Amino acid sequence: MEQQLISKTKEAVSALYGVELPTVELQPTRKDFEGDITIVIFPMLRFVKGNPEKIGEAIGDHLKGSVPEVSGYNVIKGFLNLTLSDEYYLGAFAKILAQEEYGKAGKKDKGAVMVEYSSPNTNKPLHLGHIRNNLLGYSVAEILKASGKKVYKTQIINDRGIHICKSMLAWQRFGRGETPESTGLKGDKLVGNYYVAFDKAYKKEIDELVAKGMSREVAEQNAPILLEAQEMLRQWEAGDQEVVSLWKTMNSWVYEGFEETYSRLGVDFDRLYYESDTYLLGKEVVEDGLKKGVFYRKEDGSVWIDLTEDGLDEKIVLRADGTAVYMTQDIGTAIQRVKDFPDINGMVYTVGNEQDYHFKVLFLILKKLGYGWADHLYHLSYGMVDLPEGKMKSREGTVVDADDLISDMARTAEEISKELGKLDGYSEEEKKELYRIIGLGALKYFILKVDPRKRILFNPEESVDFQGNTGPFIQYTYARIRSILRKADFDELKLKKSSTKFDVPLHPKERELVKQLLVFPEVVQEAAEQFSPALVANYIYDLVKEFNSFYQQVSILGEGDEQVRDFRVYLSAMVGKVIRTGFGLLGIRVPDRM
RNA sequence: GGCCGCGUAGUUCAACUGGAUAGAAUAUCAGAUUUCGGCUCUGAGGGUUGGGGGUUCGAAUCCUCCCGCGGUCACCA
Repeated sequence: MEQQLISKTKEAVSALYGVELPTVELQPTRKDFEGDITIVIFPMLRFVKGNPEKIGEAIGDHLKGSVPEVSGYNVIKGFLNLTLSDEYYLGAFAKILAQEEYGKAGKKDKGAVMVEYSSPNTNKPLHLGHIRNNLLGYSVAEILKASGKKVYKTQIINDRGIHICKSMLAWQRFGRGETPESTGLKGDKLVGNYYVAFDKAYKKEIDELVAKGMSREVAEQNAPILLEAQEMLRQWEAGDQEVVSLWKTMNSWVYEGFEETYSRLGVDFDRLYYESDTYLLGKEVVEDGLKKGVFYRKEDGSVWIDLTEDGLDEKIVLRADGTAVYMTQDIGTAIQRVKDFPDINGMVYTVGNEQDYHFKVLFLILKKLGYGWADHLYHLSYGMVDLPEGKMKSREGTVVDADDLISDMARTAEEISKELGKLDGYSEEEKKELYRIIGLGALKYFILKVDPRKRILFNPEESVDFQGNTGPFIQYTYARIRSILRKADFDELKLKKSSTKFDVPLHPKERELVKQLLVFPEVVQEAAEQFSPALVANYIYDLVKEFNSFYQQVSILGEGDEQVRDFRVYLSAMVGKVIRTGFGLLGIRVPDRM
């Protein structure tokens, strides 16, 4: 439709003024004006001399005559508002109905995209920050899929280094013999506790040394427990059997714990990468780059890259002792991934914005190394999540644990539902399941509806509200639609096979709804290009608002013409379907009834 | 200090990437309904888009200078 309008407009201008326009700007007409599609005349003034209103009139007249779907027009200032016919909307709606998976692109791109998210350390349980990370990454992966791309979901697990040795050491000292089974704790929690225990012991030792007259700085570097941890790391790197075996055991506890949290959150991965597997790979690449002259070696043996010409600094890529740094690993991991999945031609890294600089450098290095896919790397950078009580600080123990938060959300959902009497008449089991769906939906929606770059102030109470721009409100609307469909005895299969032709007078509200439905695929495409679930979330909310306003003014199942009733039921069904798909892209479940 | 990001109703967020009178929700206030000061409807107020300057038919959006908040400037990850 749009293409046709554009070419017809060009044709009109060419016929009327003898000028070829390079582009025509179309946009949906704003709510408070009459019309459906607006052509902006102003940009044409550079090519066509004259009064914008007159030009608009002339083009409008031409379009009305030559495009059957255009049923009317009006011109306000430099805006030509076109009104499309009811037949057009009814026809478009029938087409939507016939599509199996509306909103998802049928065509598939050749290449694949790898989306990395979560990527935790193995010494601490997941927290609220990881939740935002996971939700964003998962949702972006789903949106990319829907836009027609092949997607691999992955994470890099930081299982190597001094931090895990600290937990291991503390376990040996304070908890030898303890296991998740014996303590009844989730594995990640157990290991996290040892990490805290280590820190406590470490601080105590420092204080003791300081009391004996040592300076704090020296004490921090020479506390016996720290030296022991460093020794343990050396043993690990040397492949000491006992250390490696303990490392394996404790990591496996953590993985089990993480797995549980992921499954509660509803996220998953196609392929895992471990730093312990990939940290050596980057070193080869660096050696190679050294030969090519991308990097250079300093006198002490460390290897660097000079990015001052690109407006950045010099950056180290290999230590003087030849060991890998963070950057080395990331270079290696990226290359390994493309080796493993040769169809990858782009990657998305979901990592907090405190690492903006790191990724800028990483991408530039990969580009300088000459990898073609380096042009399609994207750092999905996001801001912190704050709570009303204040900032999260791991040092002060104010981190919000992911598992706790998920449980809390269900509990809040329970309290609010009870207060509102929303779920009376369900069995205990049904209720429990619903609280989970609502609580999690509230959490996810609240976080995803916000532009990733911005900081979030997360307010659990507010997010579970059944009113306003919240997950539960949308879930509730969905449940109501399902209820309407049940009462109408409507069957989803009917929708799939529908080749129904409608010929009913369109209520303005119905027009609005159909219009809204029509743009859904574009929204998905746009969200994929911008890596922004927020776009989808806000679209769904608008749709729901539109539906509610429709629902309020027109009775869907009420008396009246059977055709009209049918159309409204189909329309409601389609709205429900789009909500479900849209929420699916956000990883949010919708309940059948609530 | 250099670099990066952010700043929009009291609050939480939008604004189709330069378009029309900057929109929702929530909170507040006023009505309606009501055996609750609860729930549900209806309506209203609420904005110098942090500030100044610039670019053009047109700026929350682009350029520039200030102000504020955050991040980052490790042979940590």
